[in-house]
Amino acid sequence: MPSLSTFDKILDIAEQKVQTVGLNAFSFKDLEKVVGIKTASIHYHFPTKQDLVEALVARYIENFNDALRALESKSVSPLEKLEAFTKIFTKTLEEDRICLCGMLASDLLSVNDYTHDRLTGFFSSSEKWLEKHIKECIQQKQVPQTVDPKIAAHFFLASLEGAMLIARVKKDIAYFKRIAQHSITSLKQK
Amino acid sequence: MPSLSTFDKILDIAEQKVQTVGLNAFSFKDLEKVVGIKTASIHYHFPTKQDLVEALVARYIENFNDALRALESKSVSPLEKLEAFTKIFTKTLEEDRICLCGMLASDLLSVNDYTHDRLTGFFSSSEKWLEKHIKECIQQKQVPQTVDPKIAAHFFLASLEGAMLIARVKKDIAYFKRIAQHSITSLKQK
DNA sequence: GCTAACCTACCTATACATAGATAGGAGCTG
DNA sequence: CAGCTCCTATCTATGTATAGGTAGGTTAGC
Repeated sequence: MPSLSTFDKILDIAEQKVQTVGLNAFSFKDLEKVVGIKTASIHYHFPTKQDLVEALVARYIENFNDALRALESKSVSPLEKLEAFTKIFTKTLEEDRICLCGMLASDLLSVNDYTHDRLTGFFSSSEKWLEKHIKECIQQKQVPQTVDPKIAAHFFLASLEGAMLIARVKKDIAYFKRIAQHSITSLKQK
Repeated sequence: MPSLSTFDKILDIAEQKVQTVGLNAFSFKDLEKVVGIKTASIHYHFPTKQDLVEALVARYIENFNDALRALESKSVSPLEKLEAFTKIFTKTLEEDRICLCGMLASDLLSVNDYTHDRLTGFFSSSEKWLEKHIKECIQQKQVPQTVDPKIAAHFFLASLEGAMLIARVKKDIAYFKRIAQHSITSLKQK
C-alpha cells in the first residue's frame, strides 16, 4: 500500500479534528503525536493555520463533488440518488464526524474571506445538485409537480446539516436516518 | 431603567459572543472592555468558564421556554404557533446570532457532561413542544392525518437549526425565512 | 468591621509562528 | 566519480500573544 505522504497525513488528521471538535478547539499540537512531526514542521507544509483550513476545505469539496459525480453516473432513479446523497452524511456521522463545511459554518467568524466564499460555494453547489435531481424526480413523476425544486433542495440540505448536529448531541444515529428518510418521503407525498 | 447587574452583563456579552463566534473563539478578554471589569473579576461571578457556560445555557433555555409558554397562551391557531416558533429564530438571526444550543452542538466536545445533557434536553423539549402543536394542527384539520407528529417535529427543528447556519454563510436572512415558511407549508400540503 | 465586588499582579499552559541548524539525497560538473 | 550545491523535510530553540485561573490586597456600604 502507498503509505501516505506527510502532507496528506496532516490533512487527514486535521480534517478529523475539525470535523469533531471544531476549528478553534483544534491545534497543531494535536497533529504532533499522530502525524509524527513537531508542530513547527507543520508550518513547512502549511505556512499558517488558515492555509491549512483552505487546503482542508478544498480537498473536502473536491471529494464531495467527486462523490456526487460518481452518484450521477449510476443508473438508478433520481429519487435513489437523493437517498444516496443522505448516505454520504450518514457515513460521516458514523465516523463520529460532522460535515466539514457545516462545522466551519459554525466557526464562520474564524475563517478568512476566501474560505467563507468556498463554504458559500459548497452549499450552493450542493443545492444545485439536489435541485437538478429533484427536477428529474418531477419529470419522472416520482415527485408531484407542485414541488418547487429550488426551495425543496434548500430545505433538504438544511435539514441534513441541522440533523447531523442534533444527532450527535442525542448520540443517536437512528435519529439522523429517520430525518434523512423523511426528507425523501416528504418530497414524494406532497 | 434598571441598570444591569455585572452578573447579567457578563451573561449578556458572553451569550452574544458564543452565539456569534462560538465557545472556543470566545475568551474572558472579550468581556473586559464591554462589561467593564478585569478578566480576573469574572471568576468572582463564575469560577470557571464551564460554570459560565452552564449559566448561559440555563438562562437561554429558561428564556426560550418562557417564550414558548407565552406563545402557547396566545389565542391563535396551532399553525400560527408553529410560525411564531420560527420567528424566534428569525429574530436571533437578525441579531447576527445563531441559536445558542445549535452553536454549542458544534462545540459539543468542549462542554462538560452536564451541559451536554442540558443541550439534549433543549432539543428534546423543543421537539415535544412542536409535536404537541402539530398534533393540534391535525386535530383541527389544518394538517393532514397522514403526518407523523413526532418525526415532523424533529424534521421541523433540524431544518431550522441547519438553515440558521447556512443562512449566515450566505449572508441571506431571506433564505432562512423561505426555509421557515416552507417548513410550515410542507406540513399542510402533505 | 464584615462582606461583596472589584483590583493588581502573577502563574502556568498553550496558541501560532519564526529563525536557524541539520541530515539526507538529487543532480550537476570538472 | 568526487566533490560541490541545492532542495526537502525535519529538528531545536525561541518569540510573542493569549488562555484560563489564583492569591492577596483594596474599597465602599451596610
